[in-house]
Amino acid sequence: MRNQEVADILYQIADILEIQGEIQWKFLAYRRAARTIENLSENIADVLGKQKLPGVGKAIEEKVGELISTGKLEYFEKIKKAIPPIVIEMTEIEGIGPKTAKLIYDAIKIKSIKDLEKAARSHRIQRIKGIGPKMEKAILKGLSNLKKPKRHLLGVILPIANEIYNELKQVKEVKQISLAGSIRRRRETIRDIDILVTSDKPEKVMQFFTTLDLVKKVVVKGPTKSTVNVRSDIQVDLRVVEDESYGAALQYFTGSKEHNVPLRTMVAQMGYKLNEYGVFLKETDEKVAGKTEDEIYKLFGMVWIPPELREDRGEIEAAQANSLPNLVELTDIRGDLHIHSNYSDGKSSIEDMVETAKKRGYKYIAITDHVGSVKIAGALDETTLQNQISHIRELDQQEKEIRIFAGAEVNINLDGSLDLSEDTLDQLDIVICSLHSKLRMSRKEITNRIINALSNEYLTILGHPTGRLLNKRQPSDIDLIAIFEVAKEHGKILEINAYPSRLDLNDVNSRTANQHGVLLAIDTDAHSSGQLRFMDLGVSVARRGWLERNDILNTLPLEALCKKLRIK
DNA sequence: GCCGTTTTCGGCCCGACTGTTTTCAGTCG
Ligand SMILES: Nc1nc2c(ncn2[C@H]2C[C@H](O)[C@@H](COP(=O)(O)OP(=O)(O)OP(=O)(O)O)O2)c(=O)[nH]1
Ligand SMILES: [Mg+2]
Ligand SMILES: [Mg+2]
Ligand SMILES: [Zn+2]
Repeated sequence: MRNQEVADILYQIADILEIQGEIQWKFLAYRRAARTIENLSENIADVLGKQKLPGVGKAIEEKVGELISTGKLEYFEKIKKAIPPIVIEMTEIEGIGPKTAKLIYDAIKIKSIKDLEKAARSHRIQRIKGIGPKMEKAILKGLSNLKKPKRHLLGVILPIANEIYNELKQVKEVKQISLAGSIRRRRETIRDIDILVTSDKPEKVMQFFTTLDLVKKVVVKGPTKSTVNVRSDIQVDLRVVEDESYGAALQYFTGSKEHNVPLRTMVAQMGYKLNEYGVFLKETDEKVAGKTEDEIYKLFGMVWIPPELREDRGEIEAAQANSLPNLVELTDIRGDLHIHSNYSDGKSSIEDMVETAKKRGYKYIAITDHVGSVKIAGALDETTLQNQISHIRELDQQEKEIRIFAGAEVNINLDGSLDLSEDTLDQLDIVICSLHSKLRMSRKEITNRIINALSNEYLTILGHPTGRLLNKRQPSDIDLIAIFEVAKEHGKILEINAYPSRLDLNDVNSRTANQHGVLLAIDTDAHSSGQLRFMDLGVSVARRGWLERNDILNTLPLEALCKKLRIK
């Protein structure tokens, strides 16, 4: 059983317990354990009971053990009978939580969405004690977008967020402003746009915000906090505080929640209180900090923590020990080694790519079009690739500022061999190898397939290693630890593919790869010159994976890179 | 249900906004 499947069952148990009115510590414990398991690079079956897993104690360990050995959990089968799925789904509607869902279920025993819709239309919901017409209306409206995907790609949300940010920045009552929440932490997917503003006239700012042209609906509006929906139901949260509280509010609103809770717990143990307005002495309520994030973290013996690390993954302890990594930055990147041109399915010519790369200050790029017998993405045949290689060598001769490598993205065959002749492979500088077929092989088979590929002397970089597509396709079921070990053994590079829907390896797996001594390359997989800008997203993944400049292949200067990859 | 340089039992972050409230619980951030 896969980690995500185990985690999903624990999340469902938590939801059921919450609706049943169980004390919050119990269902929160299930969520904590689920989060640990879904963020594991190792397969849960390989580490359960052998390694300390935060939030997994005796009771949950036993249940997970049963789940992975039998594929079923008696306890879960039993409790889920009490609550039909629709009751849990209902809580996805804005304003409906576990208590309301339970209230409705107890009053009228709905079993499906249809039941719920009928009850709402015939006004049987608003007659339930404790519920009124507003709730009933919210349910009717909310039912239609129940099953829609709720998280957006960072790459899609960022431009919209910046647009709103820039509009608010113009307002004269706005003093300081920052994007916050998961956007500031650069999570791979984003549920909503969180913005923090400081001002002496919060009402003015809120009035402006809630009447922006792109606002479709005002969900909540208060003097310090408002929520609106824009465009196709993207939620935007605005928080307004006084200038004196900017640091505290930014710390709060950047999160994550999982970071804030243990931080506040620690602060409380030291005799203080931390909220979005500042740090206060518990005894006297005297304010002692809050203007900047830096002074808050310092006050409690920490160095400032980069937002990308604020996920409760050991950053608080590391900040106390002053052992946070010196994170890689976009400006450290010297080149891009995975690029498609109009020889295959790319939109831009090699020449255009070179020009844009030079503007970005790169010292090298590799053109890596698809090649091979599997006819995907306008794959080149070998003869065309040969022509392309000559073309690239010619261009490279003329270029002084930038080195252009000849490369290809080669399919990994079912047995792990490469779908290109040795003769041609031998002429390439950069060989990206990736899976493009049969991504659903068994864990054992696909792991061996990749290990075989990694053992091939011609492979330079393993491209988008897990094959996941955000909101579309689960990662392949791979023993990543085994992959990392083999990559390390053969000195192979693993990719952080920066394409917005891939971001593969992801943050936690990049971190684990690095801990196993594997070098990573951040590649955009650009299909047009404009897409070279995706590098920013890849760097964010690396930063969230605690990676430093030296952990990334393409921060190397040209000469060092050539030496490392034995390119003449 | 989990966890421990105060603890093996007693805590577990802290605050804003709304609807249906007659004094605040529920939901959300
Ligand atoms: N202290 C504290 N802070 C919270 C809590 N819930 C949310 N926050 C803070 C931290 C979050 O990063 C921030 C924004 O909340 P969001 O619900 O928008 O979450 P976030 O942006 O982190 O992720 P998402 O929107 O799901 O992509 O508010 C909470 O329960 N306690
Ligand atoms: Mg958010
Ligand atoms: Mg939010
Ligand atoms: Zn590609």
